[in-house]
Amino acid sequence: MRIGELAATVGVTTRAIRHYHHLGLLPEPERLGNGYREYGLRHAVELARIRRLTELGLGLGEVRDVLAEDAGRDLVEVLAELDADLARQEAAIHGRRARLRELLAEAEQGRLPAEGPVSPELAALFGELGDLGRTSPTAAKDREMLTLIDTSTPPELRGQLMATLLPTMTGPGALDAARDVYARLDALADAAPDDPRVAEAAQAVMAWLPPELPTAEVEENNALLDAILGDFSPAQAEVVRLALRMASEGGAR
Amino acid sequence: MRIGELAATVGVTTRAIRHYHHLGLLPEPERLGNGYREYGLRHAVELARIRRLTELGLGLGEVRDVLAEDAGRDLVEVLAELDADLARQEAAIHGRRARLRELLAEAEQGRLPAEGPVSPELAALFGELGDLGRTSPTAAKDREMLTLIDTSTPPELRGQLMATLLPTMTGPGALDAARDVYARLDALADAAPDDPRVAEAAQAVMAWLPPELPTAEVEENNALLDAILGDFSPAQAEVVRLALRMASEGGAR
DNA sequence: CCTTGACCCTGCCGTAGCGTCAACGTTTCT
DNA sequence: AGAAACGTTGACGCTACGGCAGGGTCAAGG
Repeated sequence: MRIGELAATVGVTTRAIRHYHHLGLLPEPERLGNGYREYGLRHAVELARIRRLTELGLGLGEVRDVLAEDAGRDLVEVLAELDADLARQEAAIHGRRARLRELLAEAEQGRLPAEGPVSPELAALFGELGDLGRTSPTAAKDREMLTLIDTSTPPELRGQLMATLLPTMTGPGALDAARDVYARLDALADAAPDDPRVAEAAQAVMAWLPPELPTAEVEENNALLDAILGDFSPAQAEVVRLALRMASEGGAR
Repeated sequence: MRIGELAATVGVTTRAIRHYHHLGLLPEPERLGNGYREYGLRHAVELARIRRLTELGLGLGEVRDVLAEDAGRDLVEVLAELDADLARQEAAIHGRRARLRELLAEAEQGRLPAEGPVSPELAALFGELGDLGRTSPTAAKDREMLTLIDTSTPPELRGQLMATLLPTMTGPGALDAARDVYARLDALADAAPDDPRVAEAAQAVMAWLPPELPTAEVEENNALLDAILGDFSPAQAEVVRLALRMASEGGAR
């Protein structure tokens, strides 16, 4: 038998057969005078065995191990291990499909945030805010920052994060408070850092911040904070700096 | 922010960030005088967006497509496609796990064939044969050939194959008939091709062959047949040749 | 001043399981 | 005799990065 015939007999490609030769999974047969490989029945049988194992999901390295140890003892071990691995994969895929169905349902109702898909918790919060993000530039930026925080918070801490944020965003009158704060900051987009409205705005922002916000921690994460401040105009950055300092120095409401 | 800080903020490795730069997914930021990349808030936000998409299971190419088209319209399309793909994968894994459980149950009872795992149908047939494969070399070879045929037969044809084979292997007196045929062939291992027992054995083999066997087709598959014959001793090969010719020329029982 | 440690840079190799050329020789059909 | 269909080796491509080599940069401490 030549390689193409063997391939057709077992149902694989010639490329796969040569690959198995290369890995030492399948012994190289004799060569004819013209250099062609000449296969016998034993090669077909061994190749079929390799195929059955790979179709179960074994990697070629595991196949080699199983074939090397002449007993089937090790095979059971490998199969059990493989089953555990497949169980993990199946669970992971199942979880992702659940997430996908959520997102597709949201999209059906046009509730998909422009920032891309976010966690269900944050999506709910954004729902409360309505179209505030489409009228105020500062509000849009705040949404982006919330999205960033949301993404980098591991799922098991998300509940805690939302517990901190929700009262500020959805309590009674919260929407008006947010609108006020955003409007004050919007107004300072082109102002100088010593504008008198800066101090007033800082006061409003501080009062609006969630009381449980770990301000000290925020101030220590210099790199991220600098990036955030650098993204604001000078006067706006000054407002945020002042508000944070006041909050951490005593939180006087 | 430098690259390590950005990585820690969003929860990825620096290597991944550089990879995204290389693929053009994330724009390269300004460089400091020393060549270090200097990131801003927008980079963190974009990186977080990329992460959320990859965590859903999108490939980086799909992420690029979604980010390129500024609307979310295409995202829904991609998500639906992805869900279909994941559904296929989940089904495939589920099927393989079912196979694995079957095999592990068989192994539990020590019923795993030495030839490695085979289809449930063939495993059942082997069960009927008992330890015939461990006493007769020809029987062992026959088992190997059955395994080969089994592997290269697509699952939807397996029922048909077994319908052809089962009467021969498990009908009344079938075990004795098989034992007789195998013994005749074993006896010819070192015989000359003109041994008088060859003709007798050929007669017995022909009568034993499944009546529905497509002998013409078998004789046409020269390559495999040659390999099979080459694996027998000359006298045994002659028996098989004769039996096949008789069967195809009229099937006189 | 020098060292140490913690960063940063570019660039290349490795991963699993083959698919897909390339560039060339052999067999087989017409 | 020419073309189609086969065979040979060798090398690159794909995913989403990890890991390493071989360097440069920067702050703190002896």
